[in-house]
Formats: sequence, C-alpha cells, structure tokens
Amino acid sequence: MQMQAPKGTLDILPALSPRWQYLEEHMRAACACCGYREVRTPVFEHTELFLRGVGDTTDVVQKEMYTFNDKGNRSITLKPEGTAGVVRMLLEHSLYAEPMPIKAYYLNNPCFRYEKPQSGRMREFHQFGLEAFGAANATLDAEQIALAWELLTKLGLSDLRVHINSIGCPGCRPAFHAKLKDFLSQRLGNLCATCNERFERNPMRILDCKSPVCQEQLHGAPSILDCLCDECNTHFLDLQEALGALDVPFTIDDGIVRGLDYYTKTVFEIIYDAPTGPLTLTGGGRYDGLVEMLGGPALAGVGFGMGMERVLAAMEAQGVLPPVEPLVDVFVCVQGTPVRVPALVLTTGLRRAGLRADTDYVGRSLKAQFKYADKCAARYVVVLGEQELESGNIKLRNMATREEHELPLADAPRRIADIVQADK
RNA sequence: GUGGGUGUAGUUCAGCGGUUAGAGCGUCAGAUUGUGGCUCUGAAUGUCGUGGGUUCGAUUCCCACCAUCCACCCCA
Repeated sequence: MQMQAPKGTLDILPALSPRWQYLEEHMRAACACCGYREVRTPVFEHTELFLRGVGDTTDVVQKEMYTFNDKGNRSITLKPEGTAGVVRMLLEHSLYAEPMPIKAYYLNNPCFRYEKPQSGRMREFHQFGLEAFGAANATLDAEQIALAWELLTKLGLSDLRVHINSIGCPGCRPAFHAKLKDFLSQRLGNLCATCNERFERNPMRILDCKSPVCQEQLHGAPSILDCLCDECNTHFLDLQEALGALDVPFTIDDGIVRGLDYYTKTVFEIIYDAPTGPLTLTGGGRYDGLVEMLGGPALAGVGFGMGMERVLAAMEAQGVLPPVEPLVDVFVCVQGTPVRVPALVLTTGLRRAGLRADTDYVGRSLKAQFKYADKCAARYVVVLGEQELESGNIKLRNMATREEHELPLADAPRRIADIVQADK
C-alpha cells in the first residue's frame, strides 16, 4: 500500500487550515452583503448533466472528466465545475418559482479534472462561485464582477487585471463564426494542429490559442465586438457603464472566449500577474441559454468561479496571508502526578469561561511545559502543583511581561477570563 | 496527452563506484530535582523512490517504472 495521496490532490495540514478559514470568512462576508445565499450540491452528478451543460465539444468534457459507472450501471461524473450542478438543483426543486433573481454561492466546492498537475492546477481543486438567475440586466453582471474584484482587493491582492468581453448570443454569433472562418480559411496551413481541429468544431477558440505562430496569423482577424447584434451590444455597453460607475478598472479583451460552451454575452476573467506568469483567479460570465438547454424555463443566468487554491497562492506570493493566531490563551502547567486531574478540571473551567486553554498530557517537566506553552504562543500560564492545591491559591503568569497575579483557585476561571479579556 | 528538471532523516538540502551516509531547521531530553523565548550539551528517526542491469562491490553509473515539480495543452 502506497501511503500517498492520489496524484493532483493536496492535504490541508493543521498549520494551513487557518488561511483557508480566513479566505472563507471573506468570501461569505462578500456574498452576505450582496444577498447571495450558500448552496451545496453533490460532488458527483449524472454524466449527462455535464455533457449537455458544459458542452460535449469542450476539452473539459472530452478529456478531463472523472467518469465511471456505479454499481447500478449509471454513468457518474465528479463535477468538473460548479455551475451545472447549481442549475440542476434549481430545476429539480423548481427554485425558479421564487422571487427573481435567485442568488446563490458555493464555497470549498470540490471540482475534479483529470489533467497533468502543475502550479495552480490540481486534479481536485476548490471553487468559490456565484450564480444568479432570472435577471438579464447588465447591472447584475457588473455586481458580480465588482464583488469578485472587491473581494480580491480586500484580501490585499494587487497586480490584478479585469478583462471583459462579449461573445454575443445565438442570434449574432453565427455571423461572427462565418466571418472568422472566412478569414481563417486562407491561413489554415499556418495554424497549429489543434487550431485546425478547432476550425470546424469551435473556431472562436482559435482566438484563445497561446501559440505565437497562431497569434501571428490572427492579426487583422475580425472581432466579435464588431458583429454583436443591437441587444448584445447595448448589454455590453451597459456593463461597461456600470463597471465604470463602480470604479472597477477593466480592460476590453476580445480574445477572451472561455472554454465552456454555455456562455452568452458577458465573459470575464480576473488575472493575477504572478512573477512566473499570468494566472486566472476568476472566470465567468452570462449563460442565458443554459437553463432552457437543460430542460427548464427560459431563464437568464450569470456566474463566476474563483479558484481558491489559486487565490491562496497569489496571497502567499504577495505576502498578504493573515498572521498566525495564537493557539491558546492560557496554558495550565501540571506539577506532580496527583495534580493531573485537578489540572484538567481547571483547564476545562477556563474553556467553559470562553477561553482557549490547554494543559500537559504527556508528563513533561515543568520547564518543558513552559517551552511548549511558548511554542503554542500561550499568552498566560498557570502552574498547578501540590503547593497550589494546599494553599488554594494559584499564580497567573503573563508570558510577555513576566508579571504574575495571585488568584484563589476556586474562582480562577472567572478571574482569569476577566484578566484575559481585559488584555485583548 | 507532449516535453524538460528532480527523487537521500519530519523538513530544506550536502555527499560519494569501496568500512558504521551527513549538516541546518524541527522533534525529544538535559544544563543541581517549581518557571518560557537566547545559549550550550545530548538523543531518536533513513528499505539513499521502486525494480532491473553493469560491476568483486551501486545511495553513487545505465535502463524502465512510479512519484513530484516546471512548461505546453487546457482552465479556476
């Protein structure tokens, strides 16, 4: 047996969980003030949901899904993204009968993609994301982009760029596809192999190709922004106006096309410029056709996903992680075996008084207990030995100032709680 | 899926075709038996990634596999 986590997965160790919790707190706070409520959907869904929702021509569906048959011979897939499951939930429980818009967020949402791991890319990763249904207005798109932007900046991140684009709707996109294919047809021989495949399947993705060879060929290519219908164009202008009014800096980037099929109109990314290269922290957009495509009513939708591991990596790179919190307020040192239970009683009393308290369980020397308390960053230490039991008095030592208060043992939890609280 | 780098203690890494494989950090213990941070002393922990091959002899050289990291691809 190989005692090793599967490829592309990560353990969150005790020392690292506080930074996740810190991130979660900020995300929840950001959602709460915008009226988004948390939802939790299953880790796996019927494979068909993703085939239809994400799109069966996408790379995510074609080669990155964790798909298997369960014992009832159902095809099951571990979710590769967050939106499809939320839409399924919406339909299954007829949430669209509630007042619009329906605003939902998810946090620590585990997603799975079978890819070769590298920095910022795990096989299991966690997304924070928003979905809002039932409102077509671009102010909603702007609200979400602003929420993501303010969240990231509030976390202390800088070197961020917001890129927005509109990829039109089923009404105007075909015209763009035709124009683009017309432009590309004369240059096919110069494009990379992948792009030649994309030409028939999804020509818009060629714009997204990172190959310098292909980029070279794309000079003078038609822009989707010149082909938008009136409705999409107005929507895009509304979005820009709203973002401007909210002081969210943004760049129009007609190269953003996104890899998931369900997007319409708005698409956006928030990119962090790491020293090693750009990293997309957040990606999302509008998907007005998705709910209907999955068998529901015609219902507009907007959402984004934010990679939690990537945000944490950016925070680490920029040194804006939260400071390490002390583990305990008060450490109770035990001097002598007969005192073991009274020490636990005192520790428990301190905990009941609302303090973070700990004691010795391994029988260390007093000196070693002080060292241990120091490593836990304990702010106070109490020594409980036979002397204290006899006299009924204990000394509370402030580890920073070395001052000691003498207190009656009987009333210790309340007295100590007062002192510690006053000190905070 | 393609290409490249790296696998030695808990961790970061030295090291060498030849006896019992090392260091810093960390852990544990001690520095006259009831008081921490600094310092000093000591201790424990290794199938040298796995399996083959070359060799009198391999942790060291070669091959394969596995893992990991990085880039491409893709994306959060």
